[in-house]
Amino acid sequence: MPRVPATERRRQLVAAAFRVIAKEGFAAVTTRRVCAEAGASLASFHYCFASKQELLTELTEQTVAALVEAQASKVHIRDSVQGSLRATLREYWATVEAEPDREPVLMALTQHALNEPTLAGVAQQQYAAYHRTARTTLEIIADGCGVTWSVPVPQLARMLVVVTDGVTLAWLVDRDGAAALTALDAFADQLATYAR
Amino acid sequence: MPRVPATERRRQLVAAAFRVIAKEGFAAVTTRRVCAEAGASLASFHYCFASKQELLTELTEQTVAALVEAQASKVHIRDSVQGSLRATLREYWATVEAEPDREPVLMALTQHALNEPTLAGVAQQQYAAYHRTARTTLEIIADGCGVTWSVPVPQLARMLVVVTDGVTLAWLVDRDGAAALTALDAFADQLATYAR
DNA sequence: CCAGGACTGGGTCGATCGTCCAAGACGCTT
DNA sequence: AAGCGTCTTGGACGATCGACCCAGTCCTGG
Repeated sequence: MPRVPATERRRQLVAAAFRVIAKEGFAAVTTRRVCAEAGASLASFHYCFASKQELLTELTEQTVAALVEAQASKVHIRDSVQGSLRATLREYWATVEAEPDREPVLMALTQHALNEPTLAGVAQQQYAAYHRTARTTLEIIADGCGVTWSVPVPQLARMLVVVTDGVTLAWLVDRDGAAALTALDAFADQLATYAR
Repeated sequence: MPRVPATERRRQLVAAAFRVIAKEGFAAVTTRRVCAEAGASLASFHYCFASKQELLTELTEQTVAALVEAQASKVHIRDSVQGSLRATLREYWATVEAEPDREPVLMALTQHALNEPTLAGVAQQQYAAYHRTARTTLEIIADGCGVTWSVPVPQLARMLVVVTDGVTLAWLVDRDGAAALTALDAFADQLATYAR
């Protein structure tokens, strides 16, 4: 077993946990399974993490951060609000399909966070981040296209999150990427009618 | 311990498993925990079920069936398509809030089914049922209001499922019922523009 | 070059998991 | 009342879980 600094080990273990969830589901995340995936010994796990929970918390935060960052600065401005929304949502979908494991893993982590009192805050921060990103996106588009929104931005942001979440969830079940894109386009057109 | 027919015991155990997931999450569903919740002995579990999986499969099927039935014949016809969609979606939301445990449990079961190869079919049947219900709803409304849909009904049905799923998921995290209703109303108005 | 902190290996602990067994108690039929 | 399925009982099995410990090995700074 190669000798590795603890901070690097932590990163390896977090990445390994991600892969385990992606391949075998949340229930498969045991300390032993994660260590095997990372090519580390069981002892190194508790040398790097005080507990399994600590790993899960860090994994959740990192994955959320990665998703938020991946789509944060990906707002596309076209000559119409409708075109901008379409392009931005298509960009979102590109990031989902580019990293097809991230969303399933995030869903599993969210599901777990909802039932774990110690992680309740993490799930809410996750969705707060979603809403923040959605609000920023809407404001950038409104700015870039020289319009205002005819309904409160937070409400529109929630609708945006609802759409992306719902499309993603449906896609997780049937993996129909074409249908997902069609739906996203349609919703983009719908949301564009709120521009004034 | 009262003496009870095996079929009745099965029912009790399935109901108990539902309550356990609702209260403590999917991970808490152990044979012992379920038996304790049902007030049954551990041995009676494997007298009624060949395995834990058998219980989970039956629970999933029953819960999906209950949800589908609960909203199957709840289509409301108003004098406009917009009004009909609003009323129908509000009715949907009423069933969700009337049985606030069902959706969280279903989410957990879906999540589990996605990672369990033996249950992959169950999750897809679950969503097939959703789409069927959505299609029927759309056709009844179109009939009742004397209009047709300007986009294919299956595509509209998917959008309807996306909206209900997305709204529900967001509500699971922040439990903001008012925001959920606002979003549903807005989406109802949007979908109504597809009527012709 | 060497002392001390960083890291690993393997083993062990108690708890809990799903599953199963042998035997007893119940209640309906005859 | 006797017999026979039906159901309950308590305990036990092996496996696996998270967590921990300690002896030993590596590497680096002084």
